[in-house]
Amino acid sequence: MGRPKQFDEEAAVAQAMEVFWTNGYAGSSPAELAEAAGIGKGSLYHAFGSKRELFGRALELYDRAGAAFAEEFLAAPGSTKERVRAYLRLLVDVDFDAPVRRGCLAVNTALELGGRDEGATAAVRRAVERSADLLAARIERGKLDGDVPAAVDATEQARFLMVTLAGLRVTARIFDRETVHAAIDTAVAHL
Amino acid sequence: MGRPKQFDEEAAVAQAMEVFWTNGYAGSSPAELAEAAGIGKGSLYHAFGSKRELFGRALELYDRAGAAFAEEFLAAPGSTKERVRAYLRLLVDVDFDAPVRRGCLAVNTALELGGRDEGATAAVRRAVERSADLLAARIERGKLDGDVPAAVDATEQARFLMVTLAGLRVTARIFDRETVHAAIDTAVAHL
DNA sequence: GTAGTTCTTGAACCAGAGGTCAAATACGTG
DNA sequence: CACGTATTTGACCTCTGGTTCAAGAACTAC
Repeated sequence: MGRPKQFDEEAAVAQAMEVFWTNGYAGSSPAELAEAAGIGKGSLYHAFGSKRELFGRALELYDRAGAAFAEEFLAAPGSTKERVRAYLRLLVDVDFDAPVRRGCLAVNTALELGGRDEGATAAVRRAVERSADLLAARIERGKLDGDVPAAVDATEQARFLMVTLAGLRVTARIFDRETVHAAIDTAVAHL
Repeated sequence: MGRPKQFDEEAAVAQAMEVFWTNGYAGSSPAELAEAAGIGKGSLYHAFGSKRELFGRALELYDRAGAAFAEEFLAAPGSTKERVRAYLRLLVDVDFDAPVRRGCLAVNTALELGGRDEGATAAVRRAVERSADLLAARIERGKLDGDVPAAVDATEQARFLMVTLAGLRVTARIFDRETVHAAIDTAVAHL
């Protein structure tokens, strides 16, 4: 039945994610997206319907991949404070080491589409909540490990860390690595 | 000499600032900018040269106005913690009360142009540093007032507050007022 | 009034955006 | 092999963006 798909849809979404991440939603043209995926514009529209829907898929992928990574990274050996500090540093360092500073797709999207596009807003909110939950779980574990004072409100701290993380991503776009690292140290000192 | 200007240049910049603030740099068309300023497109180009130059003027105005406001607000009576908390709350509340959530022009610009446009990046950096200096000065005063422990590093805390503020601006785009207020309380608790 | 200068304006320009479509292509089935 | 179906493609369409420009309008100096 019918001609078989000549490309992997998930791979195309992954490529699209890179483009959106680098250039933003409005800044990514169908032509670029199609070229990055190695297919024609027509195929892209046939497979995904619209640029907006493709973006939705890209956001979803970003969320899943990010959460999987965070879960694994936070579980590695070390104290809570050490792990959280390493996590924050890694995220900004990846950006500093990259050829082009693109920040975080979720943060970028929050600013570009937050409040204007209901679906995108909700998707970003879900992604942030998911990461906050992972951090909260890690802090709770820290309490069991005797790492973190029992009086600490894990959820509150986790949410605040997500706010801080967003701020770090923004700051990393305009300041240098040392400045951002210093801010991270201040942030985790409070834990 | 020649026909007199029929509009106030500074007022036009102020209107442009509003448009850029609401729609972003790329999202603001010359047509919109001209209409907001109440002049023709040609006049706009005659007076400002290009969209980019007009944006530079708008950023400059935003910086000046923001710094003037912060200076006055932080100097009002109250403890350091109270004033800083009120400052952060005011900034996000203005956004929540506005018909459309537009965040902070400096943060928006950091994300949209940071790393891509050298001039814009530097302008935002200057604006952030200026605000950080005002906060640091307020914290130093707090030390004199006996408000803030003498051991606190005012510069470090001020920089961290700016990171937090950026994060709050991002968060305010996707979460509700209560969530953001809670984050502010967590932030100032550390002071 | 004429000249010279500066400002204003809408029309016009080109490039690129987002999206559609008819034709061509590759499969399974009878 | 003919046929129905699903996919691919680049040409094509319309709309808007950022910018330029020629013409006119308002002023000063002579």
